[in-house]
Amino acid sequence: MSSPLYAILDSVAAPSLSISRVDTVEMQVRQSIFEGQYLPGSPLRELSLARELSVSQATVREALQRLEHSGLVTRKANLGSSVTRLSPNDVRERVELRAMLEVLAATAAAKLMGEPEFAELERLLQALDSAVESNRYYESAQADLEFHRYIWHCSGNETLCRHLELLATPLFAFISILRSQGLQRLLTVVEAHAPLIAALRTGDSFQIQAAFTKVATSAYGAFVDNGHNRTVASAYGLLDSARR
Amino acid sequence: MSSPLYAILDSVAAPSLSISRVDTVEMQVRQSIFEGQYLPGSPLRELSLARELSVSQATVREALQRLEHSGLVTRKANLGSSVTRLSPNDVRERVELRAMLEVLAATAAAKLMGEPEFAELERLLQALDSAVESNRYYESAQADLEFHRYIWHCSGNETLCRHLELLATPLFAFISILRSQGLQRLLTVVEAHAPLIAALRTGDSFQIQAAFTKVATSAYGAFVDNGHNRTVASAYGLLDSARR
DNA sequence: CCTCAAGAAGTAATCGACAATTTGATCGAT
DNA sequence: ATCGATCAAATTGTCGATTACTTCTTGAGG
Repeated sequence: MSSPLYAILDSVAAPSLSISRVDTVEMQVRQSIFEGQYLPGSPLRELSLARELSVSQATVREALQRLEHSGLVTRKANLGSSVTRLSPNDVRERVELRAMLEVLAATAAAKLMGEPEFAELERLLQALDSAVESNRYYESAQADLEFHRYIWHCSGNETLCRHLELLATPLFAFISILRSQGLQRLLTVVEAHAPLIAALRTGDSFQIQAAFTKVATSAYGAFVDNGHNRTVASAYGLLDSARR
Repeated sequence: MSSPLYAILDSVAAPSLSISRVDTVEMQVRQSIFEGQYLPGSPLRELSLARELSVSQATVREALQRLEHSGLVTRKANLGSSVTRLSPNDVRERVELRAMLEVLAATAAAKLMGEPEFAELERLLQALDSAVESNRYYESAQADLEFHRYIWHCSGNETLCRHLELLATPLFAFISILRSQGLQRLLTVVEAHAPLIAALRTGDSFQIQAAFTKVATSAYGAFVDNGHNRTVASAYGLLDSARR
């Protein structure tokens, strides 16, 4: 009926799980960005990547377009792509909006979550913990994202999920890059997430708002413009301080 | 220095205004969708479009990918693209979130707008008026979008702009399609927008919230699930009532 | 020495052809 | 007659090559 590889998985409707080359390239470049292999601002040449990854230019091109969509890559017509360099202002706007929407999602999720959902959340936190233990930037950021994603998902609001994904992905990438460059500690992440579960368990809107706003803001607090109009990250060229 | 076509426009830094074929195809397909030429759910074959528009498959492919990003087209791996068919639930989520974010943007904009900005807004409203007069669905929807876009822009928050764009585009397309099928009147649009300017002029948060929430909600009110779990549009197959 | 006009090199944009995948039809076995 | 395997047609996915654009270099003229 379907490809032999997925014969076992074929239940009623085969969801077409095939992993295309574009998928692969997208993941590889994405991972490289999170790991700080390509730093913000550095160019991503279509043909170079194509040769490097043994695929055609068209494949790379499509992968880059997807990464542009998720905010990790900036493309300019006829000029090429580069790893997105967020401006401090962009970071601030993203953090603010993300905090707002995540509070929205978390409040809705709290009303729908039961013990099994909380258990899953604890499991995800544990996964995050072990990723942090082994000091892997990419896996840590990924596990962190998974944790939040699950809460978003529990809100039952797909639109909210999509936009939180778009808002948060570059922020998580940014944090991951900072860590890869040794500009931020990885240790405090896990203990910072426990209060989120606690707040969700209470179901109290105000506590949820306080907890999520704090977490969403704190990780970036040191890098968002705090009056000095200069940040650690922009000093290292990871943020775009020139634009606009 | 540059292409002779833009010789006159070349000031100091040429902002690369070149319109690529992908741009053209994107606009053409987009317009066709807004005009109801391709109804929600109908397939968009890469090679057919390529032959039709006299470009290569790759060009069409990239245009479709962009349209997917903006929410107008739904693409499934190995299965092809089709005009997005929003579910009533998706419409509800989008309208709700859009209302919320637009209130946010409008409130911020009101603080920054002066008389020249209000004048521009009046001008855009007039443009919308004349588009409605001539009963052109695409131009009307476009002018309507431009009006709101300008307010978003005046908030000074680019992140907010981007996400409002993503949220609203499919909604505007949907309304435009309804009109093209004679399922909704075009007349009331202009007079509905005047209170928005008035509310912005007061600068009062509460009035802005009331005015914008009303406008954002009203146009879709008749089509969003109101307890009957059935809508005019889904009866005509323009909404996806089966999914999920 | 400066300005501006070709030209060269590098890169993105586009193309046409081929490979891989999915879907639906055909046909035989139970 | 129903179920299952096999094939055919349609469509997407990928490729290599060509074209167009941008930038940097070079050199002639002022």
